[in-house]
Amino acid sequence: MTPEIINLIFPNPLPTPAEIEAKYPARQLPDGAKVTRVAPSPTGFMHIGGIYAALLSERVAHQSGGKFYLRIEDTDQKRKVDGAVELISNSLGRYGIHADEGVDKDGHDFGPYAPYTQSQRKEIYQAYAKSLLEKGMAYPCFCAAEDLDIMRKIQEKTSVRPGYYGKYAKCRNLTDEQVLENLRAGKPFVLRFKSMGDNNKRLIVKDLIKGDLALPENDIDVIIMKGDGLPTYHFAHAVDDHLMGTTHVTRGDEWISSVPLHIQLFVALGWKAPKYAHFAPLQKSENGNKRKLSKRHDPEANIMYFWEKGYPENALIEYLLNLINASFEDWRRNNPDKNAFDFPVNFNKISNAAGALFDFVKLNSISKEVIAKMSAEQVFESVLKWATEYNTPFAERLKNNRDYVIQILNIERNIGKKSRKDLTKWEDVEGDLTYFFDDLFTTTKTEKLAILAPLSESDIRTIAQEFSAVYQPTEDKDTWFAHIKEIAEKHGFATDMKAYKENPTAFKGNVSDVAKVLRVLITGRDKTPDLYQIMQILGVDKVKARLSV
RNA sequence: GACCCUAUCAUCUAACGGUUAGGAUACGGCCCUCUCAAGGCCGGUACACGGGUUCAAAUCCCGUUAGGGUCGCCA
Repeated sequence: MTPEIINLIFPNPLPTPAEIEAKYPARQLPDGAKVTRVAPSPTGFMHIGGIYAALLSERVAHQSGGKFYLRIEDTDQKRKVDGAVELISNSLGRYGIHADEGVDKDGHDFGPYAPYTQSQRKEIYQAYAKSLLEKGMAYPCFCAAEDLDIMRKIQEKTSVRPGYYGKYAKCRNLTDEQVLENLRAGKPFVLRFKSMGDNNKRLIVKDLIKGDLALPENDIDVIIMKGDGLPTYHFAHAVDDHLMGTTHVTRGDEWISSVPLHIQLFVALGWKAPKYAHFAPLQKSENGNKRKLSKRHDPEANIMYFWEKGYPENALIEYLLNLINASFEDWRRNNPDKNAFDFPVNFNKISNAAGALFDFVKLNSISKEVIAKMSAEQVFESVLKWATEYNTPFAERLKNNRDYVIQILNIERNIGKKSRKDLTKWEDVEGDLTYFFDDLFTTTKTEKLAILAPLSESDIRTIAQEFSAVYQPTEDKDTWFAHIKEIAEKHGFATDMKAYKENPTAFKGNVSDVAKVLRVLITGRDKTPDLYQIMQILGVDKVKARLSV
């Protein structure tokens, strides 16, 4: 390329690569420190896979004493959405995934390698594109998108490998005169990388997760700079990850086939390529097949789904950690009280399988464990925070009944292994509270009698009245239960389960049927947590009122 | 179509040439028990298939099959 051509392509002054390198010197980090990044596109959609990737990268970096940063990949201006950066930043923050450098929720840069938003790095990419042009490793291409479509169709029809390479790379061999002519005519153009690769040769790439990969060399003259002057992903990846000192690139395995190209780019630019770690994306089971969790079809692909349902952030983190390294659950068993972020994530232990199915059953189980370990106060605060955003009337009720609700949440809580595990997400809480509030307690007498069938209404009334007469709110649990037993015995219910089981017809029922009468009258349900505690919290007046039928 | 990756219980996975193929979740049973949940104990279920190599294969090699991915001026 003649200087004249290059000046026509880049008429404005650009920094030289040397100037850029001087501005962004290499990092000074201890041996073994890894530098990773998460590099989402601001599309306004936060995929759960993005959290997975960020978590993995962040852990790997920080556990090695390195750096983790956030880069916004917005080179596709068409897909850019307002508020997307804020969403990304908030999402990461919510899960405790903190970047050392990058962009905050307002889009402000922080860190020595700023700007971290690709659209603001245009000059940098152009400077390197220009140097490639000067070295004869890139060239302008004037093929229109429609021409390329036609070419691709012909290639498909004739069963030729599609792409801009070899004899199909028409603009690769344009003479300087032809290029000048096109440029002077103002023809739109892109910049292509002049590939020296041979598709028949294999490149062995060491992937930290997948192991050795034998990939065909890249021989396609990919576009490195688009018509709008912004780089494509591939070129931006090479430039940014070099300048920002990324040592380990963790990304989805859909990028594997681009690795030869990327390595070529690093070589062409005279840089050392980072180490790659390609992980399989989260999958979804459908009709017996697995497929990638899809933004369009699967609500749970959107991280907001978990916010709406009220899954504790910790639960999701623990679940994802469990997918990253299955040894997490052993670690958790041995370290029940440690922060999940203390778990040592290990590249070598990442499954290299086809991709894990996102499993709600497992998530729920983990979530129950996480919530069971929290104090009633912590649960209350979390539920309140959730409700404030997703259920305002409920939030009001919580605020007005703080101590009362905490007492309720404290039933069978903090008793070690045997703690209640019936809450999987904050959304569940409201339904469990209904019978503690008179205005929400709407079970009718008919409904209660139906649950209690076949016991007669007069039997029910007798049991309720007799219990009501002896119930003392100050009594301890044993006394409380002794009352129930007395009533049971008096009316022909078994108090000894073994006796009842041996000869059920000799009794009207057993003591649990008597308790059930009280339970249903007081709560409208036949399944509740500890009735004694419920009565304690409800208070003697409410208890007796509900028992008077 | 070409190329790449992958293949162990229902699910996530352990195993790195020699194990009664282990764990967790889910499921079933029993115990405990005022119901439920929890907890305790017990249980069933897996090396995709076919060839090799080897004294020995889930593990190594080849093929088949199945699944996933890539082949854009999207990332």
